[in-house]
Amino acid sequence: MLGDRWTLLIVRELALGPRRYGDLLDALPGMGTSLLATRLKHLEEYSVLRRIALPGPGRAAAYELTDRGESLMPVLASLAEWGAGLDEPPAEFTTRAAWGMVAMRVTASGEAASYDTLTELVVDDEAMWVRGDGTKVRVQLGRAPLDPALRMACARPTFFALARGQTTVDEAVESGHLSIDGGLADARRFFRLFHMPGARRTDSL
Amino acid sequence: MLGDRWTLLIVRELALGPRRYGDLLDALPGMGTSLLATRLKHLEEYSVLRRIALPGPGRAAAYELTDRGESLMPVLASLAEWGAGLDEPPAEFTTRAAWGMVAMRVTASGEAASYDTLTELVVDDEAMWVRGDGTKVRVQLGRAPLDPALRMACARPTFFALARGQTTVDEAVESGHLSIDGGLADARRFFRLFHMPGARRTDSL
DNA sequence: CGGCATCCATTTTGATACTG
DNA sequence: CAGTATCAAAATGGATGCCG
Repeated sequence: MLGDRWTLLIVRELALGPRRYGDLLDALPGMGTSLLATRLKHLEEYSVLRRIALPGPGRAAAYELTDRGESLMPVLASLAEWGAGLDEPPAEFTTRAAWGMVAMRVTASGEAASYDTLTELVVDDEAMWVRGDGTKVRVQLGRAPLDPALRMACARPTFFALARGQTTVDEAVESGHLSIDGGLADARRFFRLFHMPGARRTDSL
Repeated sequence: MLGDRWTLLIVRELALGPRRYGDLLDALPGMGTSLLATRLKHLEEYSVLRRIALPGPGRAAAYELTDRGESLMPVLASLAEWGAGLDEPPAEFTTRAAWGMVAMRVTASGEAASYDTLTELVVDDEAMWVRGDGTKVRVQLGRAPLDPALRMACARPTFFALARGQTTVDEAVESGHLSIDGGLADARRFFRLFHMPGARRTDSL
């Protein structure tokens, strides 16, 4: 059910909220459009995801994880944990900030649910926003729906250094790598609650 | 590194100890022999497995998980857990007892390491043996190397019913589905310490 | 023989054109 | 923009060959 090529990658993309067909195509470079249609159909048959009508004008179609699909988060978590433990950086592989965010989300402790500051994070050209509702965390791709209480922007290496705990928020701000619009304390808290698993590398920034 | 077809299936096979090339081919029906060689080479490059010379006469070659490969057990565990949670039995998929044993191993609690009874389990034509050494459990395919203190034999449905906790050892023995050579208490302990994750189905035996 | 490399007929896939 | 149709290129399964 999950072993076919692309399948878990689609699940990973949907881990940060619903996505439209075209978005998925963009997020999965190299994947053919007809193959995406096939995989989506299979995953829908298996009740891993469902088609939904996006709210707002146009009622655009999108795909969203079902509960069964959400229950795959531990799978993504264990894979993220394994990948984070590799000593050698996978140079030949690309790394997107959103993937790091997925890793942060799926391995975040329950305590992260208490992070109720609407936070927007822009890494290069990738925007994400995060907010806990007390019960669970919501992490989503795109700009924050409302005016965020905390807004951070940085480049990808800085994001990963922060996510892996190799740099502190204070250091990153001082060096000018991280710009913060909002409370510094919230920013510190964000990277304390959400962090990538098993980071071990000591690459320089 | 892991997403290519067959890759995680190879890891699963090696989860129950070293296997030789031909054994892997038999365990992976449908996989071409040249493709197996390719995958093994890649996994060796990535230090997920290594070639070893099997002890004994002939010093036959075999493949064994490295520490990095062993650290993939949580990935197998999360996948097993997910699969076990499916309501609908995957009728179109085959299920081997060894795969159930992998699920039992990877999700067993640390307490299972204290299971120091050399136990042989024969399910249809698949033999496996288990023993904890106090620190960790060893689960391996094949006949037990020494005379086991506990020997159990049953058919696949019985094994899965026991593994999922839908049947008790006592019931299975009484109904003649499970034969035990050794201590009944050990058998009960075995299925208490090792059990499949999140079993929910209530199929009849 | 077991452990692979080679070769080839199919199947799967990626890229692109196309349609509602 | 969402998805289908099409086609060439790549991956694969199976048979076969090689080699210690």
